Amino acid sequence: MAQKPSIAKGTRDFSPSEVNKRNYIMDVIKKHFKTFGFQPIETPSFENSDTLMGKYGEEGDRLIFKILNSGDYLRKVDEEVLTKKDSNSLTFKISEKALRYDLTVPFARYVVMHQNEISFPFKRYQIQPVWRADRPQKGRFREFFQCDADVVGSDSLLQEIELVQLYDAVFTDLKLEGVTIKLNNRKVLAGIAEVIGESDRLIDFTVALDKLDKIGIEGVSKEMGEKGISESAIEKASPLFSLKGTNLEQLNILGELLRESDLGTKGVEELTFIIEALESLGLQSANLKIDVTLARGLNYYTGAIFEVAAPEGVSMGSIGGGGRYDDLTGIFGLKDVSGIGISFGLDRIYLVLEELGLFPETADSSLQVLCVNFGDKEAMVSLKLVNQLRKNGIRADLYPSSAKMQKQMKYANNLNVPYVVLIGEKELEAHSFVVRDMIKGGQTEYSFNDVDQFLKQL
RNA sequence: GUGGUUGUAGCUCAGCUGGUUAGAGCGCUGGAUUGUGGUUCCAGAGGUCGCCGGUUCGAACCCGGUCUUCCACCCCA
Repeated sequence: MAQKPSIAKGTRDFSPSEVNKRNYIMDVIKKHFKTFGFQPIETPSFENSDTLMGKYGEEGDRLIFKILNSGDYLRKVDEEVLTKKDSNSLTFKISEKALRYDLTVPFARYVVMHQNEISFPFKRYQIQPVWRADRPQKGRFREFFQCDADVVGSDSLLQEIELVQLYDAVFTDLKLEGVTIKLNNRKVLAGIAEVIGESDRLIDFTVALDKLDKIGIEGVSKEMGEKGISESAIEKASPLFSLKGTNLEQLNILGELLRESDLGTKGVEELTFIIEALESLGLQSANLKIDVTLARGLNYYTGAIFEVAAPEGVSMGSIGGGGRYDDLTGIFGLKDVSGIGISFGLDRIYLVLEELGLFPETADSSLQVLCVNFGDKEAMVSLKLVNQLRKNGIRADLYPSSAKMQKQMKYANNLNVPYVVLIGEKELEAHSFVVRDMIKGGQTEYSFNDVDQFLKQL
């Protein structure tokens, strides 16, 4: 009996139009990755579990897709482990591989394994799918693409500046104007925790602080209290909750607040350097905003933290994120290699561009020229033209049968083909072809000797 | 992982307190139009009402389970 097919939760099929539009975004991102000097690598879809496990926190471990061992995987497991029914300890016995959860950890592994072939600083980009066993929501999938650019082997703050410019370049090129690049620094967060005497609860503190724009000052205070942060500490931190003014004004206030913390002061200095440099260099269309409440992201960030928010009015989580991690490769045995990277959330950028109608017409058309088929003789001549166009890199095709004109035109229309070529009896005799502009509606007749003129128009 | 929500034609959705043959718009196919798409007119095709089970004389509608969608939490691109 035939059963209705379906696809797994949080996954999607992509139709031609969607793939075209996704490629458009990817091509733009890739173009700028290259112009900024990044080189491509790829890593396997799945890694050994111990490469991934424990790198993303407890929550992350739960969201990693584990791959069952091959063969009779239960046979090797001790009776004791089986009877205890403890999933955590059993997992390691029956699963030794897992799907990649992000591109950063596999990259760190790559750097350590290939350290002798790599010239540092190493700038790499990587565009591949990642998998998370999360509950899907809008803009949140279990399989999605990340587009990462990372630099390892340089602790220069120029990298931070460059990566902000890279964000700006990509989003400007995509015509997605008005994105906000939020900037923070882990050292500032650690400094605050130090100054208020809650260094031990840095993570709890930052996770709560991160929710400020969502649950408000009261909500944040309440959550901090619940996590065991003292009232006086919350009180001390409260100026943070309502920081106002320009980026540099905010940094001044922060500098005052963190005067007694060396680490915090260092963080403020770093941010100030970055902000001043970028203000003097200028950004094309993105807004740059200091946001001390920005604490998202993985536990391994040690310096700068980035997050990109869609333009105002678009309800979408962050469309990009990143940061500096001073010792990511350390966990794989390579010490003192500083790295920094950013990621573009392809799938979310797609949804935002779609919502704002920002895809160019051409992004969704895979054919540039379609020849109408009027019959065998005409088709042969059309094919000659098609071949000539194809040799010039034009995406051209001939309708395969001499169906009704209406049907062929409709086909061209549905495929968003901008130019339809007509070679019928008349044109055959005149040794010419008629080009119909499907967007403007007009028609032009060319002699077969003037194909170049038509090519120029494309 | 917790709580909630959604599913009816290819798409967007109607469908009354459970009642006989489940509808609309768009799209699709054919025709008006044997060399012209996106506008018009006419006709037609297309549905195991997500799936499995239960209650009932009778279920798209009520109940249970399951899958999926979206939302909140958690976390995050």
